[in-house]
Amino acid sequence: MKKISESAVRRLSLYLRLLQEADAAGAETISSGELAERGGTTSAQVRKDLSLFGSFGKRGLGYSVQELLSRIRSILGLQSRWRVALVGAGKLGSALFSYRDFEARGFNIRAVFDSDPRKVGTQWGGLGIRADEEIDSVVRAEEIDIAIVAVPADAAQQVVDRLVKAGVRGILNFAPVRLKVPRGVALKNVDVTLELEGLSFALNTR
Amino acid sequence: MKKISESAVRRLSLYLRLLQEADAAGAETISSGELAERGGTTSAQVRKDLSLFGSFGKRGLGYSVQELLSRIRSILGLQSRWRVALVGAGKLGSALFSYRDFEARGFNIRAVFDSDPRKVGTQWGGLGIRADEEIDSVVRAEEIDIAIVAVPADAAQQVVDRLVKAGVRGILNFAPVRLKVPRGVALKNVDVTLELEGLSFALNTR
DNA sequence: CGCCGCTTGTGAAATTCTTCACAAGATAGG
DNA sequence: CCTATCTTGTGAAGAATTTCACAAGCGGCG
Ligand SMILES: NC(=O)c1ccc[n+]([C@@H]2O[C@H](COP(=O)([O-])OP(=O)(O)OC[C@H]3O[C@@H](n4cnc5c(N)ncnc54)[C@H](O)[C@@H]3O)[C@@H](O)[C@H]2O)c1
Ligand SMILES: NC(=O)c1ccc[n+]([C@@H]2O[C@H](COP(=O)([O-])OP(=O)(O)OC[C@H]3O[C@@H](n4cnc5c(N)ncnc54)[C@H](O)[C@@H]3O)[C@@H](O)[C@H]2O)c1
Repeated sequence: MKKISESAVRRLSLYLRLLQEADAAGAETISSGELAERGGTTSAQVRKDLSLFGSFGKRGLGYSVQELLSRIRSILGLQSRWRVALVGAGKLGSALFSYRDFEARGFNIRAVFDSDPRKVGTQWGGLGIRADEEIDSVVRAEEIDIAIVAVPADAAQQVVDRLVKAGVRGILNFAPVRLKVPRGVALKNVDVTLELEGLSFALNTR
Repeated sequence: MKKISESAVRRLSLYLRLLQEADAAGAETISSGELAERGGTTSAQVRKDLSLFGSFGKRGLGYSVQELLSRIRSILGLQSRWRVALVGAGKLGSALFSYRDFEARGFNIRAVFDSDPRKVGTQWGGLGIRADEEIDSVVRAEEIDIAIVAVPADAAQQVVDRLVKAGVRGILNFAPVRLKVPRGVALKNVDVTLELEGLSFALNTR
């Protein structure tokens, strides 16, 4: 299969959201031009992105919102739910835990870990916070696929090593460090400071 | 001046962090190869990125950590502090507000806004939460440059319109919507769901 | 049925980004 | 002073991504 660029995947994810909005607004059908307009891109880009995976549209008509929704869900692997663990029950972790969109999008948080003995054992929305040492057993037992890492930077690599050893295959990292993971494990970073610095650069050079 | 790609700016930001780490570890000098290794890129890429802005290295030796630190800070516009406002004092907003790294990196949060009357007036670390309606006056009075938007998706555009009208020139948006801003205003989005879906795609296709 | 207006899917062109590869500067050691 | 060893800075090549542009399919209407 052709290699799919990261930016194409991001755009698919964006189209998915736009389609959900269009669906909620009652649209039956949508054109590449409309998607482009709402997504801040071009119609050619939209068609190219979709054409990487097949021909989903009808010439003259556009795309069926329902069909495209289900196609993109299937492309992104969102037909079934993913089993997710959250590591780090701090300020950011608690915001993420209570963020309902994850569940709505198919990401099911099934375990929370923290190393602070004062936090271990407390209940978070029906889920007990587990100790760090339990990562291996719980991740295996719950068959966790994806872990969200929200621990301090200097603990992140160690946490990730444990997660990987326990079989986690995808990691979303919020700590400002460049983590090492073996090939075969997918890693994404969210680095808010880096985004702010991007703004700083933009403001600085105009 | 040559156009600088967004990815180049992201890498500069990364190099900055790596340099700070190298500096803390006592390094006087660092080569493009070392930076590349730690940053997960190639030495040619590092040199190319830097060469967009000048020649900072010494052949045979590498780069002076101190000098490169200050060069990159200056390139990114981080010599002086930025005046930042946070809009949305919810779960995510409170995590962001208490995140000390921002201050350390030169982003100074000087105002917090929320529309919830129960929150307005309460103190957050010495800063009173202001009502939404005060955005215009406070942003002007405090000469805010950058706003962090952490309100629900359906309120985000309206909030941004107010911010822009009040003179904010950079926006970091956490709400899952594609915002419209006039040209001249820089906008960055942090979309956690989109990152998770990227992981889903990666896990799905291997 | 035939024409018209609209929109897709896609090669090809254009542009942007990354990697290569090497001349040349810098240092150290003899 | 000369040689060996590093490492930069950068054109040029190569790869990837985006944009262009148009043939062809589809539906509606007279
Ligand atoms: N707070 C923010 O808005 C924000 C924004 C961007 C990035 N981050 C990053 O996210 C991470 C968490 O930030 P935070 O503000 O929630 O910090 P925090 O201190 O509030 O929470 C960190 C939590 O991790 C736990 N922890 C520490 N070591 C651990 C380990 N080995 N295993 C499991 N848990 C461990 C701590 O007990 C604590 O509960 C940090 O890396 C931070 O840089 C935070
Ligand atoms: N919680 C998370 O982890 C998380 C993760 C990713 C994205 N987000 C996004 O960040 C945003 C905030 O999320 P949250 O979890 O903090 O929600 P929240 O409901 O806890 O907080 C939202 C806050 O915004 C305030 N608000 C609403 N309308 C406003 C307005 N017009 N002006 C000023 N303030 C207003 C509310 O009073 C509330 O305090 C949402 O768009 C959400 O989708 C949140």
